[in-house]
Amino acid sequence: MEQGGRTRGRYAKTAERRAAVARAALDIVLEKGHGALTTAEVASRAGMGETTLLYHFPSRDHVLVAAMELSDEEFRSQATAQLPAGAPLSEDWDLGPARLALGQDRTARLLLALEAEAPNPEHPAHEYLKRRNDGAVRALAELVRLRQREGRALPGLDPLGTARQILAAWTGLRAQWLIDPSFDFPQEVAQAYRALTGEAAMEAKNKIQDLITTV
Amino acid sequence: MEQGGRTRGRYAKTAERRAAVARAALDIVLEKGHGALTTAEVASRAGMGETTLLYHFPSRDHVLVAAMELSDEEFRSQATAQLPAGAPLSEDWDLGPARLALGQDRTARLLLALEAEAPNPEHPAHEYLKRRNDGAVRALAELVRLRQREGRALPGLDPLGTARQILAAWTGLRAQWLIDPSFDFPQEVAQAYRALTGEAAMEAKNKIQDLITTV
DNA sequence: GTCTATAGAGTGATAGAC
DNA sequence: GTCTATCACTCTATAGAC
Repeated sequence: MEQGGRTRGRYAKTAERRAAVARAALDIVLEKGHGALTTAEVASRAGMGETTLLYHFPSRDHVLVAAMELSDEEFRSQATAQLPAGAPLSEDWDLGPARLALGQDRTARLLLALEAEAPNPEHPAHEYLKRRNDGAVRALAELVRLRQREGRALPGLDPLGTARQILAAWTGLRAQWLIDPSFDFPQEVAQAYRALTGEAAMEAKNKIQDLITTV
Repeated sequence: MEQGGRTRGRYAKTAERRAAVARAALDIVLEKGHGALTTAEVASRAGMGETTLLYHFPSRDHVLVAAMELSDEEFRSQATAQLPAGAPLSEDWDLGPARLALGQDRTARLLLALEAEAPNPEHPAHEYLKRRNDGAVRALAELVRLRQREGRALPGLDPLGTARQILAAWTGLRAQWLIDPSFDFPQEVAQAYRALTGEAAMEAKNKIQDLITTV
């Protein structure tokens, strides 16, 4: 991170090493879950000694964050590949990622574990998740503003607050579902999204306006 | 647990020991956070050897769950003491606990950590949090039904689903707030609650009905 | 059934030599 | 950049006393 930019190529090995570690770590997480990840196995899979790994990543938690970052990148490329290129905020946006996320409970659990440690500012997950949440909230707020312009979301809503609430419902429902999958997760997320944006109220309002203009 | 009920009083010591451990564990959590809790320190504070502790609680995680359970009990007695006795689902219910919870970030973090491990059915937090979520959802669903009867929540809502969404928004917003306290947590929770129950829509609907009857 | 002592494996993390 | 100790902590025995 800090030394990535100087004399271009001299310290290229470090970048390679870090990438190899992230790759190996994510593989282990996907195979056995983050709880079963040991620094020893990551090191051996990435072709280095354990202490060498600890030189590049000061702790096991740093390795887990690197794995999560790699997972995010892969998820993004999958998701954008699946959606029409120019329309990241299309109709399918609401449900698409929710369905996609269903198959990935290993990474979902890793994310949950990082969220649990992120309140500690010393922890490597802190800055990472701050950025991550911030980005998600920003994107969702933009979506809310779009829906407001379309007349499908209540105009009085604070886009940022609503975005926070949508993200919260999403992650909270996922946490509940991981503990007890006794309900339809994507359907419940979609429901919460509709309620939080006031979509039903706007539909009613539009109907009333239609009625009035016909009178 | 299994042998707690037979011959009444002969094995009373076990209950005492377990209570002492829970007390010591919760104290440590409140003082230094759950990450700093070691079985050795819990044992010494509870006045027993480490292996004795491990006889009553098979693992560190079991101790943490016991601490969380004790915290829940204390929270409940505080909350019910603060609210009017006969009205657990009163007006203040919405905001009261949210404000109360603000000061307790140590236990909030412990809860978050347990939620992260609870997806694993082998983990002691699994059954505990299943019960806990179930109870919270049930209570919230009852509140939603009450508000529906009062005409303050949309009658078409599924009370159980709405309850899940409210709980999700609550825990999700708390997780966001713990990472980055850049917004008003209780206010955002109240906002989400109003939106998810459709309170604004019902207020509008009642106004319209008043208008119609006056015409 | 309850409690303690001891020993050791497995893991994460640190300091210091090469 | 790499590796060799070395340490702290959790957890699993085992063996036995009250």
